[in-house]
Amino acid sequence: MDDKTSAKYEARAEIIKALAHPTRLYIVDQLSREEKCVCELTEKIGADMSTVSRHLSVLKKAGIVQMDKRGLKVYYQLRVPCIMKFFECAESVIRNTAKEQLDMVE
Amino acid sequence: MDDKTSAKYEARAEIIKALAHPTRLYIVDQLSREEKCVCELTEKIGADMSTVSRHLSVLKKAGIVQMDKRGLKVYYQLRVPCIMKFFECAESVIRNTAKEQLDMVE
DNA sequence: TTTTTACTTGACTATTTGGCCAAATAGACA
DNA sequence: TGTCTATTTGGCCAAATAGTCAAGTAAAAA
Repeated sequence: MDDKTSAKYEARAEIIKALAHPTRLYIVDQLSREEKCVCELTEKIGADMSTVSRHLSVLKKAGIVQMDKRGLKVYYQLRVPCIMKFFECAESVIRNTAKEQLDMVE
Repeated sequence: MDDKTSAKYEARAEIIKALAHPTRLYIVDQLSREEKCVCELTEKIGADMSTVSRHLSVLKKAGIVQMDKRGLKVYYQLRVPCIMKFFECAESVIRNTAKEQLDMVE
């Protein structure tokens, strides 16, 4: 693989890596409904706020979310709506695998 | 987050994690064209065959590819065509970010 | 039957990631 | 001004991941 080609896949992997964590997937799902502040996400997730903040910075660095500070609170918004297609596809992999396993048993 | 909800995001994350590596993205891209044996992939990628085999087993475990042994060779095939949408979306994140950075400079 | 080919797996090391606590920062408000 | 509130960041440890070499397996060829 030449340098240009591998750079292409590295760039893609950076974005996918940013999504590759259950908490971050949950955050993206929440933000796909409407923007949320760190405090709201922290409460829903039930982890340390520092942990949630770290996850948000991973998503931000990848260009998936953007932030907007208003007063004391920082609101995060989804920047790329097509991200939701990832979920649908992941679901179809899960269903596919489950169906195959069922077929093997029956 | 309750157990059922977090199980849902964990299952999704497993699949996305399996894709979150440049070599594995390249493999998926190659397999989206046609099935390939480990030897062909190894040659294209230019890594140790054991490394390529490990990547393939990650993809297989996640249900993204399936294998078919014929003679001495093992052929891997993409099991879920919608995976390609991941790429398109990742590309759009990249373009989006690049455009924004340009706007800031101009 | 032995050897070769194509691949997988075990054992090991190096690196990255995730989580928590505590300290730092930045804006709002008394 | 000081202090409260929301958030980020540094330091640290544990766990997961990626890569390599060497050993193991299974089917084909000699």
